[in-house]
Amino acid sequence: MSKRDFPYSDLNPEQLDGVIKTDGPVLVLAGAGSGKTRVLTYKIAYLIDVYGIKPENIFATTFTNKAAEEMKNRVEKLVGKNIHELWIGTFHSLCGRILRTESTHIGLSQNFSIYDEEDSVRAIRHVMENLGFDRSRVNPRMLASKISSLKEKLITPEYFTPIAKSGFELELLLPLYKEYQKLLLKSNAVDFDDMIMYVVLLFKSEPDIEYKWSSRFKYILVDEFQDTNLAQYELIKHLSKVNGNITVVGDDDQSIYGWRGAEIRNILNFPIDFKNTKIVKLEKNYRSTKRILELANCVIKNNKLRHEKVLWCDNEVGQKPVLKRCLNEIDEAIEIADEVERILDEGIEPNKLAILYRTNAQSRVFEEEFKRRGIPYQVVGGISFYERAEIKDMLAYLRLVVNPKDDISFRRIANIPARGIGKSSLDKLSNEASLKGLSLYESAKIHCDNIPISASAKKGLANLVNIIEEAKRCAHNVYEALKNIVDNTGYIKMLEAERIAESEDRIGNIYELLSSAYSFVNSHADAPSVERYLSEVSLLTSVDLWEPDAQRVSLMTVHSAKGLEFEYLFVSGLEDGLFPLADAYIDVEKLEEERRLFYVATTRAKKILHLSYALSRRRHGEQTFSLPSKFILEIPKELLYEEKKEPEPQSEDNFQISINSMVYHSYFGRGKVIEIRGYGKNAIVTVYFEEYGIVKLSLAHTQLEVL
DNA sequence: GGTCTGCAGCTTTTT
DNA sequence: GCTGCAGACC
Repeated sequence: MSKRDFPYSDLNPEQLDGVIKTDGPVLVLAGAGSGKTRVLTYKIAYLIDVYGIKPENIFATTFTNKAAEEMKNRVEKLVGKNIHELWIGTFHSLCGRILRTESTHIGLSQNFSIYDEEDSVRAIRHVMENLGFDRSRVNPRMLASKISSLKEKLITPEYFTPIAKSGFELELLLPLYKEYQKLLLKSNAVDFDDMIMYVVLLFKSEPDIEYKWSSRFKYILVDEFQDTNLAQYELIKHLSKVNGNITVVGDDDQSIYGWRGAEIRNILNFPIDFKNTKIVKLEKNYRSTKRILELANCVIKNNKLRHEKVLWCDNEVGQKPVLKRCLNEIDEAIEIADEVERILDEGIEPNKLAILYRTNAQSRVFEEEFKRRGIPYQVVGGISFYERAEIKDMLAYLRLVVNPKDDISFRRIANIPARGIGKSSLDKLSNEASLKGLSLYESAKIHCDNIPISASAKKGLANLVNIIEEAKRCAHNVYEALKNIVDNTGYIKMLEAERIAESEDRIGNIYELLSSAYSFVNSHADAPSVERYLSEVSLLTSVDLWEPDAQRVSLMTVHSAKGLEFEYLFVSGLEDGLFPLADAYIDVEKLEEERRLFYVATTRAKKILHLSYALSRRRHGEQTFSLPSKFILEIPKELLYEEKKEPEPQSEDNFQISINSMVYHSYFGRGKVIEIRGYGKNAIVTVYFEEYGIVKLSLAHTQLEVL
């Protein structure tokens, strides 16, 4: 393709501007549905075709692997040939690639394991035990997330040492963080945050390596820039250092990952950090009807922290969005299922529909109702396939095959299925290992005879070593290796022997994993190794497992729905305390993030939008009462078609306390009610007191005056 | 060393 | 209401 053949006419003037402004820093502020993916794909195609840039010199980040795959396919269509060496993927997968080549500089070998959140919590538990910390007093999960947010800010243990302040940080967090990092390095493993942090630290400390990579990548493109954290931002700064050609695309109104360290300021400060930034604004929406867009605009304009902009469109006016007040969460599921059936009866394909909710736990009621009626559906996210215990066990075996230093994986499966290796044997093995400076697996393999453990435990260890060594022989083919492990461990026999309701499902999952490995072998015929399989599977996102073409209705959280669109969309559970979550009332920033989340939710709809809330809902097994979401009140009445069910008259006593009530307590003073659990005298209310912060009170034992 | 039971924490979102 | 863990018991 020459400059003349490029399909310029596929783009509107602003989009085209975003594409042809190739050099130097470019910030594309792209509203929802304004075609930002289009800008990115055309830009990559333009660079390759018109500028003659080699794909291997382009580095592009997307939010999911699926998005990367789609983008690559679209680029291939545009340029009319297959492209192989394009660097496109999530931050994690791209950093993983860099890390595999540079691993020795970090003290890792190239076959390192990647730990997910569960693995890292296990590792932290183990470290806590070694350090003699009381696990019942401090929650390992909480510590894991503290460590994670330090890493997001590139704060290593060394860097943290002089700045740790509180007793908690000095006596607990810091020593734990140090030991945790040691354990990971010893296990030849990284966690998600390490993958990015290590690459950035390497670039900082080794100018040669920084130069090598940043001269390689002539063009950097970043999608969903509003959701990058500090480490990711630093990464792209380093990568663009030599050539300086960097295009970031994002929408501050869609920044919804602040809780994960995303810095909305990255998008606000970009023109300051990168001199002479060209700014392109995409404000024309191609996705939604006028009415849907107007509704979304009315809510998001209540945010203070944002670039002022108004999305507009030429699309049809469309139908009025519907707001339904339901009695409870079951009623809500029934109402939505009714409407879904009505739509499907018109001959609409199920994959044009989606139900969104704020929390994963809400999916259950919908699943039950859809199952009962035989409506085909798929749940995206939640506990994903690859997080199931039996699957993670199998993956732990595979990891050991590739990485014999992986102690966390070893501990996980040492005695699953049971082979006589209990805690005391494991402790003795661990002693022997640290004495010899070996990993658990290595010392089981080499020094099994020297360890003072029972004959049966020795036999068990020998058996385990055998299983791994045999799988190692076919490590070039993940299917063969996995099949080997499944057969030799007797894992399925173990499940069969359990004879509990879920055993059958779990056996099914093992077979599903086998077939996934089988198709991996087929689709990666050149090198279907265990190593490659693991490096892909470890970095899958929940949306990666979604099948958009399957004829099923999609159920997912609003977070998962980012970047997607559906003709018919249901946004459910729009209640104060749920969406927005109760916590959001504590500070404005959190509330604004919830509002952006609402904006993301509603702008997923192309044609039809249904909003709903329930007057009461069971949460954590208790009935709660709530008011419609604050965001619903921000929508002008005339923009909605409302259907209200009258609440069943019930003995709510004199239940005059509700969410948002201002109350007075003789000790804590003035506060605002942010959550109510249970009802009447038995209710537990959560109050945000002006002076004391959050306090939970039982109405049975406390006097609260409603102001 | 393996199995059972009771209890704690949990449900905000995810790479 | 459920899950996963720790401790007790066999």
